[in-house]
Amino acid sequence: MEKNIATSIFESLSSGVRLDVFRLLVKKGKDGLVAGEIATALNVPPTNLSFHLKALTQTGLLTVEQEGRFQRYRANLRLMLDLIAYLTEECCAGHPEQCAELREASECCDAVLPALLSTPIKF
Amino acid sequence: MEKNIATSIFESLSSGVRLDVFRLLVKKGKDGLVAGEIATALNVPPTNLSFHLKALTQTGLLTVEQEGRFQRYRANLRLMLDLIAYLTEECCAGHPEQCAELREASECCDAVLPALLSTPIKF
DNA sequence: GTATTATTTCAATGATAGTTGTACTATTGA
DNA sequence: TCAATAGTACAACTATCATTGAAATAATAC
Repeated sequence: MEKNIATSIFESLSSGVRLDVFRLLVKKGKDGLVAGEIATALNVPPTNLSFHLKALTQTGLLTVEQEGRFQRYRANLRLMLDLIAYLTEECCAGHPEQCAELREASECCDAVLPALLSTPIKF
Repeated sequence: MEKNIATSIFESLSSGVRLDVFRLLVKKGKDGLVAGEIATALNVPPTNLSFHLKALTQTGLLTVEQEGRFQRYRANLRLMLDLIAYLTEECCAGHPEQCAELREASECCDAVLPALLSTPIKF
């Protein structure tokens, strides 16, 4: 993952409205929600919501599909996993024993995602 | 995790400098680095780096410890795991079969962190 | 075609973040 | 005590983001 993509994703989620939208769509899974349902659920004016949906879609955190006059949005969980992998690249400089100590110091945990990601995650 | 804490963390990582700092310290593990070493490694002016280190420390992503006249910074990996758990809370409304379909649609992956987190992560 | 609904685009405003230089504090060593 | 070093705090400037209302686009229903 490129750095500017990662920062865009973080910036996307640094707004309370956008964080609420993403988490709501994570809960909804493959069904997703249309824009109006999101606006109702979160009590955000449509104009403002549209602004935030655009930001989330541009970073790739959401996908959008037209359904008649509705726009259906869904969360892109794969991108989130890629982001996690990027963040933890070369964790502890490849010394697992250091990871164990760091885990103790910062209450860090063993990683168990490696098989699922192109880049292993090693806490 | 509270929403405003989560947004603060994302905002922390939405800057290229801060993202570089965090990833560098993840690599360094428990040893961490003192401020001057970070400045040298990333080629950031001390004044500017101090600004970003303060932001990262205030959100809890970094810990800081005084060593004589040096300030040693370390990454807090546990907080990152808590954040991931928060993001994926109630994923797919508790219907694993939906998660599977969403995984297919967005190239999402099976989750394997549950035992390590207070809140299960279920993609 | 006309009206209605869903959503977005645009423009204007106020608020907030990033960078830099200068000045300051604190620790070390002579 | 005095000088040197590590790092931070502050102020000023620029740039960018969030919010809102009004207008525009696009699809459906009558």
